Amino acid sequence: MSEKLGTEIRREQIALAALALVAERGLDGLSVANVARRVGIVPSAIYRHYAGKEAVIEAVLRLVRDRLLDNVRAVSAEAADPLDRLHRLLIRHITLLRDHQAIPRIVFSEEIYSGRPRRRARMYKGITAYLDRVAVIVRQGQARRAIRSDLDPPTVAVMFLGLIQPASILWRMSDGRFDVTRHTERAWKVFRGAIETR
Amino acid sequence: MSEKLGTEIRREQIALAALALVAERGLDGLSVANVARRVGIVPSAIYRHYAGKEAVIEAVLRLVRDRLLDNVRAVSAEAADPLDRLHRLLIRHITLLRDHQAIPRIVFSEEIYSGRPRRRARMYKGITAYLDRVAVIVRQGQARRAIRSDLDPPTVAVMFLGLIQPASILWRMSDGRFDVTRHTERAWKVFRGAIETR
DNA sequence: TGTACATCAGTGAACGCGCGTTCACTGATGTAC
DNA sequence: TGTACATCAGTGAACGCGCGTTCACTGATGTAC
Repeated sequence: MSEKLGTEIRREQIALAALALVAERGLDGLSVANVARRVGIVPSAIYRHYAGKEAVIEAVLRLVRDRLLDNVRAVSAEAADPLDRLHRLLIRHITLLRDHQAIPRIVFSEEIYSGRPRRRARMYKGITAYLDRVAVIVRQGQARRAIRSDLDPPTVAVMFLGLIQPASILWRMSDGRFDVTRHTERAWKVFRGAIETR
Repeated sequence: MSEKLGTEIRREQIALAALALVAERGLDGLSVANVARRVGIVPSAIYRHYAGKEAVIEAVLRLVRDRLLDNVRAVSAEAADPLDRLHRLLIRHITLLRDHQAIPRIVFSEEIYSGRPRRRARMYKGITAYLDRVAVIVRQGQARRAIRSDLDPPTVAVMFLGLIQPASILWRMSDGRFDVTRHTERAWKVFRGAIETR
């Protein structure tokens, strides 16, 4: 028998193991058996702590959303200048992608969309929360006359996401050969030139 | 017994049925049994025409790649001005996404990356071929002094992809509520302003 | 400090299910005579 | 035009596999006395 631990500890262990599994092998690799093996317990023991696989996935999505939002909080604490904040957020986002492949794997995964609508709605809510905060930074920049006032903040926020996403996909597809950092730096310069006041 | 047809006809029927299934239900919905049902034959009959599921997936990837490259060919025939070509390509790309959800579903799908490396390499080759052709249009624009000469064409090509991808994901996540066309038009204006000569 | 007991995390066998694939067969189709 | 035959697309039963989930159980842990 494996060591007997409290359910709060196990719940966290299970969520982290699931996140790591998704990072390494994709949502496809996220089976109850795999999570259990990683935690060091038997598959059926998962059901002592979660109602089922769906509940484990929800826990993983919560972790992903929290990490994205933590990044926004962090850059707001680090810098006051809106353009600087965006640049820092970009760098953090890329670091997050490199360290935790789980994030793109989840955001882009089939299972999120073809599965239960509740799951998709949950993820959409997380992404829009993130975009909303980026839009807030854009508005701050407009108020300070650092960002062009004729631009639509939500559009800029989605474009900001567009600086990262294709690069992240190409990185994964190319097995790391595509240089995300170099691309993102170049793209950031073009993007910055497009949004800052002349 | 189902009607007996030549293998060239069946091969095409099977590939198209597989593409449609991916479009509707994602790569998850692509099972040998589902494809067979759609074509109107029995699962084991698929093996008369393809070596296995892997070969069917390869056929689907070929179809997707061809449709992307056809778009580039089409806009090059329609317009001479490079910026106009890019704008038309953008519109066509969005139309392709709306009509054939299979494309984003395949490009973003887990199975492509977590599965066999050969599959991933094939898709990467298709995407880079597309990006290369976009870069060629960018260079044409630079030669005509319509696009800023200090920009790196491959970077611009990836950024071009970035105009579409996040929007397409948000569209799917939001169940169609996110207005892709409106966003893309606005983003295009910002993008165009960033790359065209002042 | 020592004992009896309740709690509940972990176990392992079992389930039904859909999957990709195989294989001996069937019988419709097209060709050769 | 009619018949015999070869070809080969389609069939259906069977396989092993991993999946998520259930359930009666076991036994370690912490508490009450």
